[in-house]
Amino acid sequence: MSKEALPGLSLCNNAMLRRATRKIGQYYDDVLAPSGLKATQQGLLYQISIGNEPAMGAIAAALIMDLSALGHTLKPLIRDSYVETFADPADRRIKRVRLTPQGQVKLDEVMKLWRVAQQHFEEVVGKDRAQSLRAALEDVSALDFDLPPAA
Amino acid sequence: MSKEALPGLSLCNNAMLRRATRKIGQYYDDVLAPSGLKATQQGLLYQISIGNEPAMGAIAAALIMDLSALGHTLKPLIRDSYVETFADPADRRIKRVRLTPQGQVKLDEVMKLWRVAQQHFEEVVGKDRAQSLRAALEDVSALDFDLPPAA
DNA sequence: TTCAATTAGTGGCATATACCACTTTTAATG
DNA sequence: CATTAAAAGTGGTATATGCCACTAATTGAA
Repeated sequence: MSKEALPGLSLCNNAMLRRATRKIGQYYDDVLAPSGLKATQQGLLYQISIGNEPAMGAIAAALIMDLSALGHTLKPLIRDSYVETFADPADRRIKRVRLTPQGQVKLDEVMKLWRVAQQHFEEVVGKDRAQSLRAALEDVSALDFDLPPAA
Repeated sequence: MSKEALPGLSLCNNAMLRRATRKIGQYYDDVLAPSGLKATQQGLLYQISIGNEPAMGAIAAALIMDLSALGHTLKPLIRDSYVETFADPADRRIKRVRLTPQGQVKLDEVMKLWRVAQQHFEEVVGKDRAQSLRAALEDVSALDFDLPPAA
């Protein structure tokens, strides 16, 4: 009873999202840990692998991530030779990204762990609940939040 | 058609969560920007304000956040004199946290903006959809993901 | 009471992520 | 064609977060 006298943060969409991301992120990170990659890096490598030598801007857009943030996040992966970049010959403003052979090997390795994490997650959460959660997240991610006038 | 030849990341619960968090986080941050606080800081100030001079560990647990991460996150708020800490007299291992008077004023200010952000969010997403999204996030955050055996 | 756990935080290090100012290229326009 | 505007990244700075090793304080057991 002493708890919940005040609304708490469970009403804030953003706070709940962050909290869940910390929780789930720790879980996926734990399972992927043997690979030496974080879940964010696994996701980034995968995103690169399914693109056709994607431009940085394209990756950032797909991940709804700031372009400069992507640049920073890419650095450890370049340093560890999992990823390399090159200027687009047709437009030298554009920098394209691809996996190195080692990066492909590492991705294969980490995806095995990802499948374990993913499957166990769906066992615990339930396949349907996980599915509808992802759908809801996809939906809100696609929405257009214009700045409210009163702000 | 060229798209979606491969599953993409829309199947990964963690990736979708992160992506949505970036998107929504940017929106809330934008609306709260006039206060000079990020949405994470607003959430933290609020969490402190509804507690009874909560211990750091209690805050970290409520936010499902690493204790040391909380310590780091608290630093700018202490530096700006919105928050202060003191040792629990009964157990000097425990450090308690409270808002300063300025912190209370700043919280009142940022909560006005938060209400604007929250309301507009619910207009765009729909009150019911937002509600069920938060409930789903609450649910997964409460689950216990033991490390899967194959990992 | 003494000494081995356990608990609560800290500090260092690394990644994640954003914003801003700036540079380089390209595109657009008169 | 010269100038201006727009597009794509980079680097710096700051917050967000996590892990690990370490310290201090308390608890528990011999």
